[in-house]
Amino acid sequence: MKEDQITDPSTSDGAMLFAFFTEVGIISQLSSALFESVLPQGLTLAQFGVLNWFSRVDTVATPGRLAKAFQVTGGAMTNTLKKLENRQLIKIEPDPDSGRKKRVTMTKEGAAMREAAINAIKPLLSELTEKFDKNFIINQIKELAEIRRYLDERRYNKEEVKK
Amino acid sequence: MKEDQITDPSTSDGAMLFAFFTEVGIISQLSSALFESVLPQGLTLAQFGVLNWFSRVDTVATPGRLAKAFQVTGGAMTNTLKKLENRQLIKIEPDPDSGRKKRVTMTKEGAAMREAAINAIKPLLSELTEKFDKNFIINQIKELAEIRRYLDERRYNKEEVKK
DNA sequence: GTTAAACAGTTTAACGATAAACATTTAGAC
DNA sequence: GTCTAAATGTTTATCGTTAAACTGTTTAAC
Repeated sequence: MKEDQITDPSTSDGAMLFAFFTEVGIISQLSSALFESVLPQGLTLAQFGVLNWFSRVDTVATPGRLAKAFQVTGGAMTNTLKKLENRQLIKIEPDPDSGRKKRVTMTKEGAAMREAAINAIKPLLSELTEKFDKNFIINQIKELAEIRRYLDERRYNKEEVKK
Repeated sequence: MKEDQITDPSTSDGAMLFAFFTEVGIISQLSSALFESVLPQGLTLAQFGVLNWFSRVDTVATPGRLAKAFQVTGGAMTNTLKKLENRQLIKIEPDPDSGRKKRVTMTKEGAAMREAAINAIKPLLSELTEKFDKNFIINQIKELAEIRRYLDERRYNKEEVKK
C-alpha cells in the first residue's frame, strides 16, 4: 500500500504550513535566547515586556489585563508578576474598588531597569536593523499579524464550543 | 478585544524589529498550543517532530544530530528522547563504533504513533491551508528561513567569541 | 436575603527550553 | 605512550508556558 505517500506531510500543502510553524517556532526560540543573553541582570523577555508595557501603554493595570495584553494564561502572568515584585520592579496592591482585582504599578526601580534594558538591547537591535531591510520587516509584521489574528480567533472559538 | 496593543511598529526601527519578534513569539505560542490540542495521547510537538524526522529524513540518528536538526540544546534533546523512550516510541542504544555516541531509532510503535499524529492534525492543516494562500506561505517560509539562518549563525559566533 | 453563577487571581503538576557544570570517550600533539 | 583538548551526552537549576483545580469576591436571579 502507499499510505505513506498519501499521509506524508511532505507531499501535501499541509506540510508547507507545518514547515512554516516550525520555522516560526525556531525563530521564536533563537531570538528569545539571544535577547535574554543581552538583557541586564537576568531580566527575562517576559519580565521586560511587562516593564515596557508600563512605559508605553498605561501606568496601572490588573494582572488580568496584562495577561490578555500578552495573550498568556492568568497563571503565567501571576508567575511573571511575582518575579518582578520580588525584585521590587513592580508593586502589587489590592484594588480599593474591588476585592478580587489587584492593582499593579511599576516602581521607580522598575522604570530604571526598563531604561537599562532598552539600552542593553539597542546594539543588538541595531545590528539586526542593519542586516534586514526595514520594509521587509514592516511587511513581515503585517503578514504575520494576519496569521496571529486568525489563530487568536480560532482559540477563542474553541473555548466557546467547549461551553 | 485587543484594547492593549503590545507591539508598536511606528516608533523606531528597533521597535519594529522588536515587534516582529513579539509577533513571531505569539504565533509560536498559539500554534503550538493549537497543534498539541489535537495530537493523540498527549504527544507533544517536540516529540512528534522527532518521530516525523525519522519518517522523513533518516531511519537512524544520534542525539546530537537531532539536536542540531531541531536547533535545540543537547539537554533539550536528551529530555525529549527520554520521554519518547519511556513510551517505547524510539529505541536508544550505544553506538557500536563509538563509546560516546548513541544510536537512536524509531520503533514500530513510534511509526504507528506518527501515523496517528499525522491523521490527527490533518483536519487542522486543511483548515489552515484553506484559510491561507499557498504562495503566501511558501514566500513566508523563504523569508523566515533567512532570518532563522542569521540568528543561528549569530548564536554560533557568540559561542566562538566566548572562547 | 439566599443562593448560584460568573469573575479575578493563585496554585500545582507537567511540558520544553536554556545555561552551566559534569562525566566519559576519542583524537591529536608531543 | 602520555596527556591535553575536543566531542558527545547527561544532569541540575531556573525559566516561561499551559491546563486544571482551587480560593475568594462580586453579581444577579429568585
